[in-house]
Amino acid sequence: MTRVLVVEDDPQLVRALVINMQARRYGVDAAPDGATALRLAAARQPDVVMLDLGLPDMDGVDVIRALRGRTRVPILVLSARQASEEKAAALDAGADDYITKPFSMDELLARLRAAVRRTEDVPLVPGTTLVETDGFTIDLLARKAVRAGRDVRLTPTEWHLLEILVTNPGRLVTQQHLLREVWGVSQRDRTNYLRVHMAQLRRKLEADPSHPRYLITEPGTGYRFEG
Amino acid sequence: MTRVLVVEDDPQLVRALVINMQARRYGVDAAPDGATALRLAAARQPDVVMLDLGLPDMDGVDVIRALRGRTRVPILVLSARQASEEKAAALDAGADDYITKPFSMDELLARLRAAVRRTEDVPLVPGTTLVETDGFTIDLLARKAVRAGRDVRLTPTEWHLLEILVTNPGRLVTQQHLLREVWGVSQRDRTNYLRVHMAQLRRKLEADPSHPRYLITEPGTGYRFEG
DNA sequence: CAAGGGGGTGACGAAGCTGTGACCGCCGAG
DNA sequence: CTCGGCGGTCACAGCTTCGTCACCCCCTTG
Repeated sequence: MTRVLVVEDDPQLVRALVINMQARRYGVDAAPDGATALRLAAARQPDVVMLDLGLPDMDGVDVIRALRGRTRVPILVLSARQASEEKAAALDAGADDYITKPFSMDELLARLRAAVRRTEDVPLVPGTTLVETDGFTIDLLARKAVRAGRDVRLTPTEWHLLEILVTNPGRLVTQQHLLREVWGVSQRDRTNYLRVHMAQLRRKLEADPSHPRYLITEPGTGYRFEG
Repeated sequence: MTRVLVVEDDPQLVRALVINMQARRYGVDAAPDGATALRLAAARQPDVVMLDLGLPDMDGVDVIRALRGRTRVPILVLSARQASEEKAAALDAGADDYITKPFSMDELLARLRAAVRRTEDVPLVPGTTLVETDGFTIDLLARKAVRAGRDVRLTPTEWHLLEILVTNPGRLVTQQHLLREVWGVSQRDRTNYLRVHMAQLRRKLEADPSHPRYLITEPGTGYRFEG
């Protein structure tokens, strides 16, 4: 069943959406504000987020950024604002679609189907929970890193970075991708974040941090984990 | 460079789109009707298709279906029709977005960026990810080159060049095409870029760089990868 | 309130990448 | 044969990017 998270503060509209989507066999959660939305997004792992930009507690674009910092779930924005700058800001923050109110339920559902269809095409990589190298061991499930028999403490940012690299063994991961996944930014001019935190990771995991064996730099493009 | 195929029969609108997109460094092809669009989509392998539903020769939804039969390239529909049934039909046929005329250029470009961004994360071509020769192996997905068991380090420019040649095995790729793709220039007087970087590629990949076996020069016209 | 950790910022030397021009060899035309 | 066009090779300078460090702010904790 496809799970949808509806983020909307107008209870009447929520009701209409929930009824229509449940009738089409979607599983629906609803959040009336940004804080609840972020919590529910983490807890329920929805397949799509439907987000009203006019929330009582947070700016809608900030909600998009916060979501994009953690997940790639499709985000459909609902908004009464028609200005093209608003649309561009939301889309560039990471939204997948922007629908202006009032909208027809048919159109909304069609756009929802289109968003879901896109993610279905992408087969998820079957997850191995344990990643071992000669130098260290990463347990993705337990969220634990061990090096030379000792537990290594990793900060949330470090872990997030490492997780992405390690789940794509041997593959080059672009700077852009890492920035979007970990920091939710799409700007190319923040690669210093990457440099600093990659250095930190190497210091904690590599035997010789200045000559890394597992966390490899690909100049100008990104990083790569070699298993 | 991101390649966009514009399918639109109104020459004035085509002109406006082409100017705006070229200014933002997109590579643009244009087709005035459905038949041309399908031909160009096959020939040029665009990264995005921008499709007007009101074409002189075919129904727009049929064009979407025909495209979807061959490729998963993002399709942005432009249309003067506002009816939600039209939108639902186009989206369900496989379109990724539906924009009603008149639209603002800002919004269009933002939706274009959103569509392109989605595909960047998901490297397509799941089938032909590995290119092998007697001398070396190229893994397009992992972005990795191996020769004689050793990883070969390629710079972004070298990789870009190689990728284009390797994805057109046996085919001649013109100097103009390579220059446009890698450097975004259309001048023919910059072939020295090609010479230098092709030499570099041969040095890294060929057993005997001065007598290349895989990266072949076609004097006066371009280069060719022989598999 | 102080201490400490996490994370962003800016500076700086080092390393890597890329365009440029000089030079050479090849080859066909005159 | 000479010449000119084309392509390959090389060294180098300028720029960009990288790793590292010191420093700051902010938040949490006690």
